Amino acid sequence: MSSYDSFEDFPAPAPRISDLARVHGPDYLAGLNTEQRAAVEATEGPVLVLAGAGTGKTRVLTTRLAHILATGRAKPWELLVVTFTNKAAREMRERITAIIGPQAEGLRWLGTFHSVAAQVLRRHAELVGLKSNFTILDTDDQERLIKQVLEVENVDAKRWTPKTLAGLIDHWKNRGWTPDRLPANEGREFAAGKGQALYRLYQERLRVLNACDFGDLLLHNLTIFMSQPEVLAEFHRRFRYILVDEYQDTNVAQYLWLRLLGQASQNVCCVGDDDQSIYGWRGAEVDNILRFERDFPGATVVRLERNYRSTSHILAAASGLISANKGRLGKTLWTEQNGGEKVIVRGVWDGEAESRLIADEIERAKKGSTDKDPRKYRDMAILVRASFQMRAFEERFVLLSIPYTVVGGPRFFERAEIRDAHAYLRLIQSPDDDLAFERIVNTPKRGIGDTTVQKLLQIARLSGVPVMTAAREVVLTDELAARTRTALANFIRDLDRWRGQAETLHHARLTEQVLEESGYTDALRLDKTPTAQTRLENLKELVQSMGNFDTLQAYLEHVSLVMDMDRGPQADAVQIMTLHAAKGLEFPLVFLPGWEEGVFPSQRSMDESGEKGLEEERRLGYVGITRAREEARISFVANRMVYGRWTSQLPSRFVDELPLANVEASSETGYYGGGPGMQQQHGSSWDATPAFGSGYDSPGWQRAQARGYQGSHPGRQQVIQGEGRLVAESSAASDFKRGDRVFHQKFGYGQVKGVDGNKLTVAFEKAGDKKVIDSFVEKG
DNA sequence: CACCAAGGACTTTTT
DNA sequence: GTCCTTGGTG
Repeated sequence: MSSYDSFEDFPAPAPRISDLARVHGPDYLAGLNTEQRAAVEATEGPVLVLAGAGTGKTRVLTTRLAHILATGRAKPWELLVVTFTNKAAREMRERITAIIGPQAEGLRWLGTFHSVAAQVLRRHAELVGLKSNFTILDTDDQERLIKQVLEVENVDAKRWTPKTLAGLIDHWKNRGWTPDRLPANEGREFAAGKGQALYRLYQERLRVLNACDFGDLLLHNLTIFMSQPEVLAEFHRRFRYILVDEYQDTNVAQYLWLRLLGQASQNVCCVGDDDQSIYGWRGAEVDNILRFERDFPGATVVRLERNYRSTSHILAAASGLISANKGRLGKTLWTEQNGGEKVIVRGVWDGEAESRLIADEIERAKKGSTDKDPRKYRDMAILVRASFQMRAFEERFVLLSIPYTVVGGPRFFERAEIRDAHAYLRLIQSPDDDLAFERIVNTPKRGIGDTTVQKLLQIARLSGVPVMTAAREVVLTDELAARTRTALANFIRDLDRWRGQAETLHHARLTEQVLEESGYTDALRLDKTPTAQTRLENLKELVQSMGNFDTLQAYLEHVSLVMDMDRGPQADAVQIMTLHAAKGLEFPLVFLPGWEEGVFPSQRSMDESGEKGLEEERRLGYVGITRAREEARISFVANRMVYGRWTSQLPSRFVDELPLANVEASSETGYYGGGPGMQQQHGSSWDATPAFGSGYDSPGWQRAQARGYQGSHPGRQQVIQGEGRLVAESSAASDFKRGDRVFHQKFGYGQVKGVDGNKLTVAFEKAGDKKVIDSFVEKG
């Protein structure tokens, strides 16, 4: 009992019902629709809230919390509130604070699954053979550790890669399987049946290092809850209400965790949307949400079906697409925003044409027109299936000076230089951190090579001591060459000195000093590449961000669980991101390029997960379309460069599944598109496409054409070209004026004599007379 | 031990 | 096409 005292050690006073009622009254319920209100007020027993896209899910969650608190059903620290991402947790906390005020600080158990599980584990680490100050390894550390295990076991690490095993182990942990609970047939195919043994060895190594990986946080919780009923009972008393966001994304381990914690009170409220489950590839089980009513008998099920985000055409297009999925709980979303534009779909010639088209439309939307208000760049987003699709857009935007930001990408704390700096700090804090030692013993290069490191590792392993200890002993012998020995001794001496200073020096200052004295920053300064420049800046940013934490320990704890950092205020820029990254966001105008078989739906998804994979891809499409408030534009190409190879593409089956009543072909399609009659262009970048038109005769393209998605004008486009290379491009004939020198694919150079709508009158030097043209004009 | 060339991989992404 | 790892050579 006493070990839980500190649970109540929250900074804010407990909210008093009277205060809440006085300050907020019944106000917080105002403005909710009937269903939302039902979800908020169902405070007894299990509740499943099926919240369709844009139906006010977060609002319901936060209001429900406020309601439970305001009606005195629980104290803030008696609520368990779990989300998947730090961002979601942060947002939730902010929004609750807005309703209930500073008492929200008492919400001690609001966080991600992993951060809450880490808190639980710190209390009871000894029950699974860890100390409460265990370190949390990220995927990088994890893979290096697995690599070592493979080496020790003489497994051919080329045939059986650490990555593969890491993936397997992760999969097992997601399913709640410890080495002991692993089904006999699992891991058979890895390293001639050694999978299970390797898993066991890896867990053993983790325990010795007093470390755990992300999967362990939950898995150890499960082990504790299942083997120690009195510990579980404590948490049953603790958590009177449980709230779960994005329930459709929970994996088996998380599901078991929730069920164990919720079985006593039954006050489990899960919010989610089975149609937006897009993380199956990392262990999410849509099944969890599909069978909620069986798991929690007597559950109240509330469907939020009124969408406040999108127009009816957008909603209907998305609903039509998702209706092709089987095994849904089923919802009928509706909106009062009738009309609006239909979803525009079109087929274009290749990836270049696609980015050209979208960039042009962005420029046009930015400018506005007589019937449309100008849009801000930030109100437009391009949502792609895979990041390789982003490059075409970036190149185009750079060319046209359209501001853009790529959302996602490699994250701050995962960058090599940041991880290096952390490794120094970790090693200063705990000399036994072997993984940190290995990472930086020769970073920057100080003459301690692979051979030496391997030797140290071997000695450490043989005598069962940390590598640092082994190194200390080795420098006293003559086992190493004199030069190596000196380098290693200096390294150890430096670390000891920094460790001594750590007690008095602020950790931000210490970091600065370590980076300087280790030669790390010097090495970067000598490197004149732009990358090195960025890295130096990142390190500066790191030192700055450390100032927000009281102790080094607090800082390190933060970065291991919170792998993101608040980016500064968003500039006005077009947002480019993957469909996955777009979840939870919305934009007035959304572009959905690359709807081609194999790209989207992704071939790999279908190969690896068959029908299930295809359905998840379809949900991804649903998520994509429902991000749009006012306009959604889907496109697909005939030819696409993938990893340096030209491939001919077929329109995605999802294109066929869109309800015709809610989609239309763009009136300008022909401007960019290549119809079946398109001719091969010489002297342009098109020369490089060997796959000319091959897809056009296919049933897929014929269906697309029948739906009107293909341009009726065969292959018109306008290009500005210089030195044989594409340097810029015009979007319309109106970009030309009388007197401009132009180049035409067929007629050569000429001068513009007149502009009329989309037609130019040009006097060509070679042809010797004036021609009216509407295509293939390039500024010369 | 450091450097360079060749070979292979390469969805999605959180914690 | 690009990035990263690995293997060979100086």
